[in-house]
Amino acid sequence: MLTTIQRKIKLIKAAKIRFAIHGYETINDIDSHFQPSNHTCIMEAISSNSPEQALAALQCLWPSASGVFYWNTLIKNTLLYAQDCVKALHIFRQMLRFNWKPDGYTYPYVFKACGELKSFQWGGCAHGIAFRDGFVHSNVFVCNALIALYGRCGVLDDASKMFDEMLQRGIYDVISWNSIAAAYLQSRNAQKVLDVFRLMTSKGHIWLRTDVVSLVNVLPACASLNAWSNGREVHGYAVRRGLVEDIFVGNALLDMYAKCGFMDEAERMFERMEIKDVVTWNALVTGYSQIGRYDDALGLFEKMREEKIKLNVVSWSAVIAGYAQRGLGEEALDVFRDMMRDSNSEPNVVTLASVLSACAASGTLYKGREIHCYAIKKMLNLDWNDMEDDLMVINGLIDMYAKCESVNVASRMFESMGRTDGNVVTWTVMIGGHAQHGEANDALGLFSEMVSDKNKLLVPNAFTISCALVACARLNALRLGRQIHAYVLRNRFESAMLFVANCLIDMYAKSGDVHAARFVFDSMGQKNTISWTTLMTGYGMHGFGEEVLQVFNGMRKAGLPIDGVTFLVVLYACSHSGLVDQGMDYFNKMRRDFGVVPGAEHYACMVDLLGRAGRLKEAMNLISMMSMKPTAAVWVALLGACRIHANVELAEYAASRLSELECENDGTYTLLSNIYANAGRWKDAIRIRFVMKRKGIKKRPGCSWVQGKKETATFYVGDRSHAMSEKIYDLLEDLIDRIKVMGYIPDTSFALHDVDDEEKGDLLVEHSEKLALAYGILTSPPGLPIRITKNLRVCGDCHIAITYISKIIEHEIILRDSSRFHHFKDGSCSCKGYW
DNA sequence: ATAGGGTTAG
Repeated sequence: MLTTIQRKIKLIKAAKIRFAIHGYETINDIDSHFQPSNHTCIMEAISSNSPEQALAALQCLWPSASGVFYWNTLIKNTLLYAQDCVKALHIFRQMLRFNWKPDGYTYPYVFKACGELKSFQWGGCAHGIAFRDGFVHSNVFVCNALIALYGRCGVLDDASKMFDEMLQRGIYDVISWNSIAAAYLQSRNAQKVLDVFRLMTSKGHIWLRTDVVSLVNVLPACASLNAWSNGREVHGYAVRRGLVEDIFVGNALLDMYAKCGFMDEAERMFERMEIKDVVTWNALVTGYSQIGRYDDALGLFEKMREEKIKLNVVSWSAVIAGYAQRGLGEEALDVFRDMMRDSNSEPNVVTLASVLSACAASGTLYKGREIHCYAIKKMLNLDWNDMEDDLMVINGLIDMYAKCESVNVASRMFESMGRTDGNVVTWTVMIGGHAQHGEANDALGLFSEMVSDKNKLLVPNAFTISCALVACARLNALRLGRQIHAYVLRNRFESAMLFVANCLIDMYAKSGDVHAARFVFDSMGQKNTISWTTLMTGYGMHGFGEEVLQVFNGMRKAGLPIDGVTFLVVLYACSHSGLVDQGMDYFNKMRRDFGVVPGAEHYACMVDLLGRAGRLKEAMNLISMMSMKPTAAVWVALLGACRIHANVELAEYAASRLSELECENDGTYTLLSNIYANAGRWKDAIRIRFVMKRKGIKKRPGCSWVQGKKETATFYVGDRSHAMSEKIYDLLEDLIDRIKVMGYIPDTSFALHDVDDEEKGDLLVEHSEKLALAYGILTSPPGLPIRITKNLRVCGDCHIAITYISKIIEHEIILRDSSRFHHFKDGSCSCKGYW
């Protein structure tokens, strides 16, 4: 059975053909078929679920000015109700193909569709047609839509040009002003939004009736500039204009107060608002979350669930993100599970980004993979077509894989992307991934590729710089670190300067130049807890215990909060500087005077401190007093002390505790084996080595590197692969001969059973740190310090030999091993035996 | 037109 509309279509088609053949029927004749019942018919088709049918009907109509209304309605419905921008534009194209003339009502919808798609190309074409037909000069609606279009596409130049032309021609209304303000807001130019608002409310434009939308545009701008006083003014203005009852204005005000840190005001707004919606609740929840009042945020979220507020995707995502930012990945994943059970909200990019960050925080690789699959499905979806949104998820994935110990997967994703597909964040997460969980050299390679890109498509931001500095710190790459410092000074990083400066302190300290670290610290306008503790950690690594205690006092005087990490740093410094009594003192004070409860890691530090000083009994006492189960770190500290003080019995005890915890690794086995060897219990030593072999535990090979003229030179034990190998070995032999005369006796026990690694290369001469030193001497100008880094702890024989060598060469030797710094100068080492 | 998101330091 044919429906009415289908019959009509047939009729009209026939009429059209007759018109074409005989030429005697007029357009009006055909149009008359649609009046008035036909009109109802077509309207029905347009608002039905069958736009195809409506389209077919419209194509039969003869183009006429009155018929344009149908097209406009069809385009509008497709856009607003079906929310299908692509189809709306398709209909627009059909309209043009059939020779209809769009009017001043068509273009605003068309531009809106282009805007939603962020399609500058489509928008530009449509603009051209509108211009040709004269709408751009005369029609304020069309022009307003154009401003919004260019705003959405991020082409601010075109948007503001449009706006200026409108002002000049005198064709504008409040919507024009709101649109240009919205455009600035979308491009995150909050200052411009405030300027626009100020101008539109000024005396010169008194007849402009500022409306709700104007306020809702300006308030987020105040929030992002932290311009609370402007925000208050807008509040007053809203009250005077009677717009404050509007729920949008209320929500925007609440959000503004929360973002500016006025939580009291935000709460008052919340209570005063008689009608609340889910946005109202969400704004307050995130307000709490952003200033760290997580419990309040969560409490309010729970209340939302109790009060049966219909949660949306924003509510869920906000809570997931809040947990993830606190490092509580597991909790975030629980909330995500709840969300998946809620049929009202489906995850979007923001949710996925937050969940990925939760996976990264908790190392939940399997969940991350699940999200990866889900994201692929989503991205294949046609209405999920925003490139920037896709990139957000991809960045999250790369970061997640890197943090879940799958740097190679992360790297493969990154490499498969094409160098221009990613944005700054993509590069930053990859650089950070390599720097922290992979090969730090790869991080620096990417960084230099990024800054040397001639097209300057990607400019490093504060995050990128921080990641690069982390890589420098790991590699002891002082020269590159200094270059980055210079880069930082040339390019202001304003708001993020605190973060970057903290990274600089860390980089300088870890690269052996603790004075530069201090210089950065002293020249900082603003410091936080991290700045102070980073500097203290730096001093601690270099054995400057007294300085650490001074800085600690300065930190207290500055009124900064002292937490568990601060004390850990202090105790570590005391331990590496031999300040046993001071260390004990601080340990006792931390709970009593500062209310910081010592954790297992503090006990481990104390065991280390007492153990080094030979006070093993006290160390054992302390362990027995622990209120929690001793962790592996505690027993490792004890084991280390047993090696220094040759206590086999206690070492065996510590080792058996470690074995209970199943925390043995190459380091602990080697320690035990060396303790046995040192005591002459060779059989036991060999037994341990055998156990290692059976369990398949391999020693990491010792490896040292040193900064050459151009690049970093890396040496393994007995390494002869370097181009200068011959010269290196010759020099080393010569040096050893010379220091033997001075009294150096090679400690052969290290040749067989070296301190921390398998470097029992046949000759002590071949140890990696000695090779690195010889290379450093050959390549450094006289007088300049030689900076060596070793992945494990320095070997005892090497330590003695280098101490002697420092007497006869023109360089200070700065050696960083896995435990601390050794500054060798004029025949002595700064570690004074504490290592 | 208002609310949520990815990358950094002890």
